[in-house]
Amino acid sequence: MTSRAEAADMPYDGETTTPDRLRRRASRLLSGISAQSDRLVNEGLARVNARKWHYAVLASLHEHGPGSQATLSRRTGIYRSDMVGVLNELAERALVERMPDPDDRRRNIITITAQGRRHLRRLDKVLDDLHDELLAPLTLAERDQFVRMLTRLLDHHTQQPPISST
Amino acid sequence: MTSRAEAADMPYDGETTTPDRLRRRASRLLSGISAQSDRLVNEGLARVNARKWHYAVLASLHEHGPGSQATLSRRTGIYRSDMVGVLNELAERALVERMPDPDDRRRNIITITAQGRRHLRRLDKVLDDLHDELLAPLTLAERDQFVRMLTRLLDHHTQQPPISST
DNA sequence: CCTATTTCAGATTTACTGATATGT
DNA sequence: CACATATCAGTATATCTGAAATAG
Repeated sequence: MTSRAEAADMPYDGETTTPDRLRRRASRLLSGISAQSDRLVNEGLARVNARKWHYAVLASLHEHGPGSQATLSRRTGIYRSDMVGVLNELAERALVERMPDPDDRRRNIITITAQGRRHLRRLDKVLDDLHDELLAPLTLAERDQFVRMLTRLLDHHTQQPPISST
Repeated sequence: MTSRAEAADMPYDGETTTPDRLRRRASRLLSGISAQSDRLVNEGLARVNARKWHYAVLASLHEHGPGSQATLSRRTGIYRSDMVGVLNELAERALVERMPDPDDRRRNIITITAQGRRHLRRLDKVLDDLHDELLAPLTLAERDQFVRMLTRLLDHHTQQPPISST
């Protein structure tokens, strides 16, 4: 059936077309795996009453220190407009503290609390496990390679391409 | 500032924590790149008046032959309920034909038309270019490796994990 | 005057659910 | 009666836009 080459059904015959191109398209693979990864992470974090943005904010505060909401927004990729809600949730749980910046009274300075640090440590463990699950089919060396490739790709696409003269 | 090691701010000190863990988390990298990839593909296809589901359906019809809407749904990953709309768009443009299955009158049989095949050929070229752009930072060998890893990951996560006895 | 920050209120998109009518 | 199919209507969520209030 599949091996029959009817002119009407196989217009690509003679061309060097990869079979299974649907399944091999990097864009499709990426969105599939990204979806799986999201599910995995969301469910895993939900089990400990957290969400991925919580982790992003706490990790950013831990690694780069306190900052305004706008700063955190840039560091984590959370929309400036959605930052409010995330910080409300974190502040409710006493994981961060929000206080006005005396130097610039438009700003709030967000700091991580001791409890926030404890929580972050826990989330890091949870995420380590989830990533083990996500990357299970790859050897440790491959995971490393994989992450490096992803990093190169993302770096390449996040520095804005120059605007053409037209 | 960042180099100061205050007990309060650096509770991870002494532990072997990778710095920059936010940027290295595969889940974050994946969702970032997947987003870029989606943007790229969506915009690229929009320029030729197509959408990614169009491509998925046409490619599936070309590679695996005609099928019912439910079959196509399974082959492409499009939700059964969303299939209708996609096929309406494709049928409007005369890229596919929808006819009742005489053997099972619940079904429609969808076939690709000559024009659909021409369109598919065009979309394939467009997508090849877009993927060149997407994977630009990687060598050809690396792209191959990358796609293979993605495939293994997706395969691993799409065969449903066995249900635990609890 | 123009720009930046926080916040709110809502548009848009996409995946997904549920129900119905029809047929096997 | 249990199940599959095509279709429609609607939920749920996440990304993203726009604008107001306040301040630099």
